[in-house]
Amino acid sequence: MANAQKQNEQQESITARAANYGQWYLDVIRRADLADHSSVRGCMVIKPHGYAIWEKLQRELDDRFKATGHVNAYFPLFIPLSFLSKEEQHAAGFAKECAVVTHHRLVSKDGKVVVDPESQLEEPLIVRPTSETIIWAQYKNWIQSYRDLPILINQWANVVRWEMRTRLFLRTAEFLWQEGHTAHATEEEAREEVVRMLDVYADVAENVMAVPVIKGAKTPGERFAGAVDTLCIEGMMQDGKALQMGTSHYLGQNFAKAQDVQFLNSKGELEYVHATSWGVSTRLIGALIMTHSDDVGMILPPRLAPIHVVVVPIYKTEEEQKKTIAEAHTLAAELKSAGIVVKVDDREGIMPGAKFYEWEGKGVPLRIEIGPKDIEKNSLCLVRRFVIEKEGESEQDLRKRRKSFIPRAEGVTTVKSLLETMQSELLERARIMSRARTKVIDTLEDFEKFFTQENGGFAWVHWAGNSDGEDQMAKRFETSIRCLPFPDQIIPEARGEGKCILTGKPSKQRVVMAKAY
RNA sequence: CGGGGUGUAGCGCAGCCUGGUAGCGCACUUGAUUUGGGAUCAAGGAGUCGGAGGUUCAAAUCCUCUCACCCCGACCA
Repeated sequence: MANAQKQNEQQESITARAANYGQWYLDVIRRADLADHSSVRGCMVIKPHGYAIWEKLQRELDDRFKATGHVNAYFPLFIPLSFLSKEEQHAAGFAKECAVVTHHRLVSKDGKVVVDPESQLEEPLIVRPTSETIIWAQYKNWIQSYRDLPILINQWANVVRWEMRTRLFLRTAEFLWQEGHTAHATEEEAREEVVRMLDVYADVAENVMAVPVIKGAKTPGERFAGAVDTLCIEGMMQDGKALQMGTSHYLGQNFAKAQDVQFLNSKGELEYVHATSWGVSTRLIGALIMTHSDDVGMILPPRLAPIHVVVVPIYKTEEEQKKTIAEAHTLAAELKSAGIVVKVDDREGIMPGAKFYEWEGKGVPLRIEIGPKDIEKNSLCLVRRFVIEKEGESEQDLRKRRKSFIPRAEGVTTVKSLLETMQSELLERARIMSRARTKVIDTLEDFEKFFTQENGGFAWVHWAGNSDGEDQMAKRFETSIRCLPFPDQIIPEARGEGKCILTGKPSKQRVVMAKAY
């Protein structure tokens, strides 16, 4: 009775919080034990569980980078101010959010540690907000001939952007990421690289993270500072807002010209190098949380779950305890030898229900309960973290549907195939949610209704406006053009030509508009 | 940078209006009974109330200053 009551209270409070997405989001992070606010402004502590997910994501990305011919390297954290001055446009894009190192020594004064005014640096150092500048200063020395190209390098690093407002994972002052920086002899080759890496990101988003994305190009106003073209993948979070999950830039010859990086082509002529850069960050963990989580906590796609299966022994007597725990470890060993990561939760003095909630909150995809009855019947009780919800289904039915009993002998094969099923079902589940909030819209009235009276989401609208028009839309509806989707990304009902939603001018294709993080 | 809010035990909070020397829930420790969806009872440990100054016989409470964080906005490759 008391339990049921407590549970209800908790459920209610979380559901109430769901109205305020920020609170719900923080709650999931707390339950899943992913990260903490740090005492350092805008910075985040990534806790072991959160970091374990990031490591798996890193691995998936890194494997693909290697498979497409890239290698890893590392460049300095500090950028001399003068380096940035060479690339005005690029530098201006980051000017407002740079951490600057001006001194190199501390001294004790009146019992306090203060910056030694005597130690001022002749030239301030910028803590990298991104590494184009410092990397291209180096590439200059590496490139003389077309034979030195292409350079296909990736860096795993931290960067600092002094953002006005921060949110755990989604926008922190310091964050972890990878940044690819490549140099090519021709525009064609560079542009191919940009598309190739965007495809890698989309592949990881959908097939590893189970987050559906739209691939497209940014409008000039939304482009990376200094880029000729910015491609992106955009995901839809459960509140209908868009999240930019990765970008891939064609930088043209801008950086080569700024740093004077020329090479001799096969005809013996001097040419400027064509550049690309592409990156994804710990923001992806935020995307993962916001796309899949429910009121209980995190839901992890099996491919990113640090633990695939948790085994919970259930017992009354001491004898049963011994038996079920022994059986739990036997099963765990079998699963482990099949490459499945298993955790046996044999902690004493904690009720099974408490364990269930704890591991569900952390997002573990599968649970196996082992009790005396299961041993007797020679069967296993499998409980999935999620199933695709049916309309009008009660909590109770949902819970029932998540549970299944299988013969003990089929344990390993069933778990293996179930994990694969869940991986694809999670993507399908996210697709269903995203589709439900995607709408083709032709008038400003419907557009306004979609974002005020209805829940909002992705609006496919015809667009022939300019950046002034984008500003107007942003002011009026708090929406922005997330991307100009690639032709193969356009949903069937959004194909064809039409008239711009704002100006009424003829438009060749629709763009995706949404509120965004 | 503007608006709002919060700092009290590891976490979440009450107490502040109306000043009298700190409390609740969770967590933790010990013991007993429990264990198929968040256990119960009993006993216990833990806080210089964000910091500094002021008013007062007396400050978590009132006043001044300050710091930090959170939320909303502006900003956001």
